[in-house]
Amino acid sequence: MISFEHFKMEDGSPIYTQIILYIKRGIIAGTIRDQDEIPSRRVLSSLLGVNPNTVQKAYRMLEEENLIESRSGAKSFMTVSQIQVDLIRAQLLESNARNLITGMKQMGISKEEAHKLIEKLWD
Amino acid sequence: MISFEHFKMEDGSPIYTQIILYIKRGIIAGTIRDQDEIPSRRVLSSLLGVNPNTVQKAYRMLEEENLIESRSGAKSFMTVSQIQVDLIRAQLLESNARNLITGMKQMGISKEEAHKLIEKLWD
Amino acid sequence: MISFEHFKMEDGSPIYTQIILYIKRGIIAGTIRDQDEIPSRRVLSSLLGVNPNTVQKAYRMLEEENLIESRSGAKSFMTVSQIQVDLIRAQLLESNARNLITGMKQMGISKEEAHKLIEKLWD
Amino acid sequence: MISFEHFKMEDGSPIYTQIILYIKRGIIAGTIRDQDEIPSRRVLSSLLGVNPNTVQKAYRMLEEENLIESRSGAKSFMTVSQIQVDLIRAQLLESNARNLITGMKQMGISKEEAHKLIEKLWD
DNA sequence: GTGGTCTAGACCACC
DNA sequence: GTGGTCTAGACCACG
Repeated sequence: MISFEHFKMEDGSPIYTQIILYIKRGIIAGTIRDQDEIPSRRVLSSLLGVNPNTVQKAYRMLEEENLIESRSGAKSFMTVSQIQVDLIRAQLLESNARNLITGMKQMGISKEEAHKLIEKLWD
Repeated sequence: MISFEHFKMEDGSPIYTQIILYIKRGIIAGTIRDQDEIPSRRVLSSLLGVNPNTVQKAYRMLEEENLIESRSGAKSFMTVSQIQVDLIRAQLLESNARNLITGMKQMGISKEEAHKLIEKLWD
Repeated sequence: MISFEHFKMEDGSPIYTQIILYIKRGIIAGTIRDQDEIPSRRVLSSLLGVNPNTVQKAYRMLEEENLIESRSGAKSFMTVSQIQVDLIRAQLLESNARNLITGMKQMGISKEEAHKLIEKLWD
Repeated sequence: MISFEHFKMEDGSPIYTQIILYIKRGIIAGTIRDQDEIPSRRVLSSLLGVNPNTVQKAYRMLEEENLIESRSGAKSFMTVSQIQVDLIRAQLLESNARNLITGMKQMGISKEEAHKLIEKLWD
């Protein structure tokens, strides 16, 4: 059963995308693996204090990406191939870094300053 | 008159926030300065191809932050004190870097890998 | 659900300010309380015969004063602390009385005459 | 020549209405009388620091109420009959008092409290 | 159904 | 021409 203990809701971005992102990042980190069971919509929605529809939407979109599979009964599982991991990893890493880079550039911050800033704020 | 030549619309976030962010980043970069004239909502809206109200919303929110001064019938100007610049700079830099850091951490990426990635993608 | 049955539109001042003022006065009067549900913009706009956007503007400004809490898709509620009540009460009472006083003074009306006039017109 | 030394611009209501109101209150107070000369648009606009058009608009509306008369040359004069004074007095006094009363009532303030408040704030 | 955003365009007060 | 307000109504994300 995959865990949501490190999940923290932010506002600004929709909750369902936050759920999707949390799961994808877990996949990349290796904390969420192929065949892991995922909590039911009801369980997760009460755990996160959000509407069941919100969870359902996140799950549906992950299903459409073939990252979740519903099997007999109510249980659902992750279905993650190595190819998918690599793809998601590449996508997320790049988009994450690009966000920083374009922002820093628009603010006139040099690469060196950016490195320093990360060094300072990283834990 | 402040320039919007480098403004690029993305989707995902509201247009008015993109305008606000563009201006704030310009302030930090030093390309937008105190007492600079800002384009009228008509001018900017036609320039960006958006509705005048969208521009107005961005301007009004900047006015609420005391970054813009506008009077009915007259041109509008930036009113940016050094204190504001410093504050905005700190806020934007930190949030920008934090986004990267928390994302990378959740993905199990080490600080060193993050630095490498930025090095690779910068430029 | 807070009621707008006593709301009367005047002209001269923007509708959205009239809505704001009506709600603030209701807070002071105690007829609008913390956690009261507020009508949706659709409901109120059709009730008052104004555009939904006009209602939304009033609501948004009240939200910026932390008097309303709203989340997308959910109902909105008043969030009124006693401190806020006291503050608004002081502000509105004083401005209301000052308007009369400065007007009367400019017209050369004495305090006693003003009292008499109010006595005559009250009810 | 009628004096504008006690004129104070507020924001919230249009400037031209403030000018009109100032003159009407002066009429009631007796400080502005029939046949008094009024400053030219140019003079008053520079005195108040507003646009000549704004002054012109105020004057035009007062002319439409037959309170101002343009005579030979550029000079204009007040033309105020006792009937007009009485009418304006009644209108302004009542509207001024009614504003306070309806406001106070909506805030759940009793007549006695209103009297006390005026007593406290009057000079 | 609810709020958030956006378009398209109008009128007004003011400069 | 400029900002402030408003109408009329649309689409979307969300619950």
